Amino acid sequence: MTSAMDAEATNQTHDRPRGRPRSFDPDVALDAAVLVFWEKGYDGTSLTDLTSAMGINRPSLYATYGNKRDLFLRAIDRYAATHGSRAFSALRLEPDNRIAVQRFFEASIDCALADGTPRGCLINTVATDAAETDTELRDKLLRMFEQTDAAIARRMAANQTSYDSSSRDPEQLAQMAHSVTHSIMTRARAGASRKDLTEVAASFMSVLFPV
Amino acid sequence: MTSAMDAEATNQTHDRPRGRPRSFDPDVALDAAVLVFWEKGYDGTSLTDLTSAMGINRPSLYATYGNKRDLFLRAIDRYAATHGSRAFSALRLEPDNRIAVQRFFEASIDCALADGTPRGCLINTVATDAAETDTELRDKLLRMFEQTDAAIARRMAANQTSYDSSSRDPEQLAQMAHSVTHSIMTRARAGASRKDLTEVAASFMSVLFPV
DNA sequence: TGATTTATGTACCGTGCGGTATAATAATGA
DNA sequence: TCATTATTATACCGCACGGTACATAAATCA
Repeated sequence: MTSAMDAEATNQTHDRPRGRPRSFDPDVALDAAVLVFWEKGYDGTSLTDLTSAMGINRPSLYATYGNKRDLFLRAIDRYAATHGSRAFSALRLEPDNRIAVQRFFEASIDCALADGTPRGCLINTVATDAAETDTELRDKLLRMFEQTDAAIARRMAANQTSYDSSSRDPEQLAQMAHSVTHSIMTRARAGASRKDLTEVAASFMSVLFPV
Repeated sequence: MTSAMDAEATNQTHDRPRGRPRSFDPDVALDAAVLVFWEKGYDGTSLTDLTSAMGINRPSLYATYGNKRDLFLRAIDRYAATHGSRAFSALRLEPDNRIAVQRFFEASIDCALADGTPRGCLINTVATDAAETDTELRDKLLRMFEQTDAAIARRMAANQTSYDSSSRDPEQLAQMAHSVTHSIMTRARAGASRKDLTEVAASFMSVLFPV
């Protein structure tokens, strides 16, 4: 209820927000919006779906996030920073490339099938579907995909010493690892079991990192 | 205009349809519906979008196909039998597994980026997205995915003589080839270029069929 | 021909859509 | 205290949604 305006309150003048304080946390409400879009898709989500899940009313939504599409774009970034980032930290934590990719796949499967969240991926499944009729969204997604390819590649290159140097180059390897998660997300959304997805990941592990 | 009721007209009694003949070809109209759903997604498509693209009015649509969802399910099957089948015939025509998979990838890329059709795939992109809120659709898609895995596996197994027997088993290989197309469809929908997709396919060719 | 059958075109149904005007509320600054 | 600022809640806007009633049109059967 009381917003975070206490803090290191000294005798600074003119530093606190002027009007009535916001009664909700924009990031918490955004997390709720993420879940709604993730489940119902962009067009399948109504403003009433959003406001009731976020616990706010329409004028607050519009004042805080803009319109429905703006909120969707913000939800995509929020998703990437929360659910999506877990797979990457799995990558970052493992020094060996083979194990790192294995963990990356496992984290992707966990994200695609986690209890309490919809199947699949807000970015690879929902936003990508909506991208056909929204050029800016498509450009945004293409940039995100390229960044993902590049981020994995950087990680692969950094540990090239410890990984089989007779193998693929880092960019190719990264693009393939990323691609495997596209199938994981697609299959998960279509109802595939954890066993199915683990099998897919294992198959690719065996060809990407042959013994 | 005149429906196909001429044919081998002998003096059979009571064989021609009774009422006013339908003024459109249900499969041709269905092809138009496929394109609309493919572009706009299930929830993004309105009945007005459909009827104007199909060149019919609403009562005709409902009488012929049922409701919007029924039409969508029919559009999925129609898509599989038309656009989707091309990739499989590429598979079927090539005796060598390596070349067959290469052609399968090429045909998938062609389908994902064909002029005059939306990007990506009605099944892997659009229907899969909508599957989260429609259990029957999800089951249908899971069955289709399993059938695709199995169909490719059969094809791989049939030519096992001519393909490197030291390699993966047919089921694994099929599941992986299918998975690669998931990424092709996802990336295509997100705006990836033909060069990008060809690169992805080539990378996987090199690990699925190492020299 | 006239009765029957099916498809077509139009016009409409109630509902929910995305988005907003307005007034009340709760904070600040002086 | 009182003007100012920003957020809240309510109630509403025009419009498009998915779906259908109904009368007309075009075929067959007898």
